Amino acid sequence: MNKKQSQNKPFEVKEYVTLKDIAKIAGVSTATASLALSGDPRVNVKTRKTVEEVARRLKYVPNEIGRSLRVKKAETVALIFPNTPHNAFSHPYFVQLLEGISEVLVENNFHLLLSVSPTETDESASYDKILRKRRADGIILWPAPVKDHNIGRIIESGLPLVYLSNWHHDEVYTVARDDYGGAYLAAKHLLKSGRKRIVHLTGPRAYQVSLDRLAGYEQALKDCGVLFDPGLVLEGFFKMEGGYQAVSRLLAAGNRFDAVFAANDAMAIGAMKRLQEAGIRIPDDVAVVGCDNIEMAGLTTPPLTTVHHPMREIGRLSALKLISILSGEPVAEKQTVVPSELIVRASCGAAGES
Amino acid sequence: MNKKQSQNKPFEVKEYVTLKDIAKIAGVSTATASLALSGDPRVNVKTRKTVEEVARRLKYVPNEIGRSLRVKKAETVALIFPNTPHNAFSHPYFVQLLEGISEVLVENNFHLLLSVSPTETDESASYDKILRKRRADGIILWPAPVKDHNIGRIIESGLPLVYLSNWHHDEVYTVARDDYGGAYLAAKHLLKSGRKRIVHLTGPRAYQVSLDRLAGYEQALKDCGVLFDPGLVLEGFFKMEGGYQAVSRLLAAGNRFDAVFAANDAMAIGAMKRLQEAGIRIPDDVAVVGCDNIEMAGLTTPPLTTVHHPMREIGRLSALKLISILSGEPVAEKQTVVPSELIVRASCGAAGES
DNA sequence: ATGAAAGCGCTAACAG
DNA sequence: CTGTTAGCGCTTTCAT
Repeated sequence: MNKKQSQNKPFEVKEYVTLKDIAKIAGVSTATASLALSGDPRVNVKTRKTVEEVARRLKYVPNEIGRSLRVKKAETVALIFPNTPHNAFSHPYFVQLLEGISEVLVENNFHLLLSVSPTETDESASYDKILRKRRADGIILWPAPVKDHNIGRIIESGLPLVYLSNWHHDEVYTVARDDYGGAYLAAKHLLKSGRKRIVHLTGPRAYQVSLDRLAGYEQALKDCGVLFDPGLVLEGFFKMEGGYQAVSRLLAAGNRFDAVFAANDAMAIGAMKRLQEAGIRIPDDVAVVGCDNIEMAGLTTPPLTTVHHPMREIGRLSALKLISILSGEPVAEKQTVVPSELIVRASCGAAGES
Repeated sequence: MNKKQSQNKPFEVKEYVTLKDIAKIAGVSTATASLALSGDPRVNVKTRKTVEEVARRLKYVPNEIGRSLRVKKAETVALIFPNTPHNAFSHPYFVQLLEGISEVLVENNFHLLLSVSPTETDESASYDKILRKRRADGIILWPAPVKDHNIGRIIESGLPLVYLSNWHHDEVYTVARDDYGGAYLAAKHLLKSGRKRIVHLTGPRAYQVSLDRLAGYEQALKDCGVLFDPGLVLEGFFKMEGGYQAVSRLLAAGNRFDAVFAANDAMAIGAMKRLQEAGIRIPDDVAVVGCDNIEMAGLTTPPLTTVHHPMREIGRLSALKLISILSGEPVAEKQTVVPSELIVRASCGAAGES
């Protein structure tokens, strides 16, 4: 220590054993040591054993930063979330998605860099910065709420990317849940069981998911020959409150309906609450179906029929796809849409189970 | 390209603008360029402007891997979760904690490496590997379910660490929620409002949290001069089912009680369900209190009184503490316990609000 | 005020 | 089969 140290010094960097140390002690060059530890067949079995033994004895752990610099790979994938109120941590899918991604990355010895961009949203090149910094080799990108020109930019740049929604351009790798199909399933199920006047509670129209679910709903009506009534479509902002109030308005207006299909479970639960307060029986008088399959959906009275999106699977698929891209393996399909599933419970009146 | 490329080649590494490029174009040495970009006062204002201008024009983004190797810092914090059934993603606190940590790290220009160790749990040195690999400068560690000797090991190693629970050794930096205090608050509140025979539903005894909440409950009884009755303590495994069945057993045994304090909301909700099925009124006949303040707790009928732990704040504090440690700043308190708060709702019969 | 040079830890081309 | 050498991109003495 030839340097004066203040009392509160930064965490003292410990001396780590390096490849050079191993090489010296094993009596070989660093090159040989490197090859030996990577199991290269060119190196003599005996020297390999020696090197391995020394490494073990000294508890050698390779410095991945050094390695990264050399091989120009970070062996890291970044998951990027534009942190807007509806999209970030509070999102019901976030955790499941993360779980799926994390599983696959661990299996493949990749690290996961989690990046929530709160202030950066308006900064033009923000998304790809993490790549330009060489901190990650590729990114998995959660869709921004509005059509974000940053996404266009990063896509043009050709950086390795998997986008977690649909994108209008064929060259982009995507893995998306099927919002349209899920809504179609739900509405179709209600129609098949004899409901005619089905209310649809949407989220904010700025979100693609709102539009897709609305479209699925409309298509189901059309396919069943039921006329679309704009008076039955209300915006509930994805909140319980919103569902509650939407039903209030319908009741106040004396609008007749025999089912409610909400674009998420929170609104469905709010709607159920209001209906029950009005003495309307579920599902006898009005059937209710939600979307998301949140935990609470199975615990309401009656239990809520809902659309399930396999977000963990979507996480797994997106991570696998990105790893394939990074390693140059052929990717089976550039755009993947993962089908949704209707979880039929009692609230829609056509349940086998509860 | 003097190298033969196979058809499915790994993602082609693009050429990035390096400091050398900037230096060359600006007509200075890399040393000067580096100093200029870091705003070092030694460099002439005019040359600094020139360098900055060139960097901007070429959209230069520093390669952090190169920087890391040189300064021996990753500017990254790892959050490590032992991935056991109860502890990982499914944990109600996980997301809030993550949010708090993420906020602080972004504010301080740190990256977040998320590490869920599923298979590594038994591998002795696994926790500190991420540091020895130099991928992160310090870690925030979620407590393992059982007393894990790995924790002891990493602590001894002196690596920068913030542990998210209490630890018996003074030298360890910790930020923990107050499970004991929260349980004490809850039980005390029930006692103050006249309840005498309070059932306590615990989680598995292997978890420290179960023991702490039980201890808080016992202490409250003692302080109020109520005799502890072991017959009123049942294990519910943190599941709704567990709460439901525990109450069933109590009813079947004809055991009298006027309150239930469950060590988490899920069990409390299960208990409520069973009580209501038996025609027992909440809170008139039996008061119910939970722990965790999960979203659903506010939506039950009646709404559930529960203990709230400010996990986001705990996340923020732990990140701040780790950053302080890493930068050598003095840390106000090595061990921080964040107080809990009782959220009084209707289920305990002493509510001001609903 | 600036440049030359060394080197962080690792891998890979090339010699021997 | 193994060693020499070069260099990834950056920061930081040490000269000038």
